[in-house]
Amino acid sequence: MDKELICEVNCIHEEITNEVKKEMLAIGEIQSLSAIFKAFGDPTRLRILHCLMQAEMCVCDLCFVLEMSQSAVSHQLRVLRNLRLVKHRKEGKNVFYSLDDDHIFKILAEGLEHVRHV
Amino acid sequence: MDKELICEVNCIHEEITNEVKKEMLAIGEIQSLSAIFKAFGDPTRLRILHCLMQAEMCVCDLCFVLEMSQSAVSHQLRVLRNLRLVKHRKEGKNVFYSLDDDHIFKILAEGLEHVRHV
DNA sequence: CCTATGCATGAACAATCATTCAAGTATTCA
DNA sequence: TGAATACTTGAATGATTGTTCATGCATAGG
Repeated sequence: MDKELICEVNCIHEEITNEVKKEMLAIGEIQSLSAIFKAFGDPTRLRILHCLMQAEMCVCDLCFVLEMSQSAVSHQLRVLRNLRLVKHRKEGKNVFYSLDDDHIFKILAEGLEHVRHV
Repeated sequence: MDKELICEVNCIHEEITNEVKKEMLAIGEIQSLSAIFKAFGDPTRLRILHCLMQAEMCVCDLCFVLEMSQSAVSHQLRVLRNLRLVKHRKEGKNVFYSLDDDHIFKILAEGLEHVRHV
């Protein structure tokens, strides 16, 4: 970012901006948080997560329910896995996926609430 | 999507898949929801929203706090506005932005919780 | 062993998106 | 009324990302 181009404003409300600046999130926090929300921001992944809100499921079942190729499902599962949004468990030939923790559930549920009555 | 390419699985757990299929979200719901999360999924927008969690602020103040050009801030604010994640109020030459409703606050807060202790 | 099944992954392409530059509108103040 | 301020917006570009195709790996069953 080029500091020269940054708004050299006269209108700053100092009391507010000072307070807000104190609470600024660390770069790491911002990046983790945006990575998570970005993962939620894809229709396919969202549908996968919504399935997993209801039950632990194997990849095959997900393909069937979502009517998608297993490659596509698997790729998205990897993204979710890397971000620790889902966990997996191997049982014979199958791999079973479920939501990683309760925060994930709550964020999704809160989002659905918002969408449903606005 | 090409139905021919879709996993013709033998391993379906019918009890589970039937239940999950019943609860499937409508296309509209999925799209609204993913649009919202996608908006959260950008570091710049997230920083803007986090500022607005703390106080109503004018565009200039946001530029100052975030050290960004006012064009960039304004563009992101438009995205947030269109999705009704923030609302605005005009006062003289300034436009003041704030979070649109409490769900937005909760989703952000829940996300932060998740990031902070995992 | 050998084959079939369930799943993961690399590469490539198309589409989406954030940022910047430049210009435009609207309000205030002198 | 004219200039300055606060903000918006369109167009262009460069980067990121989702999906597909093709292949690879591991386990189960015969």
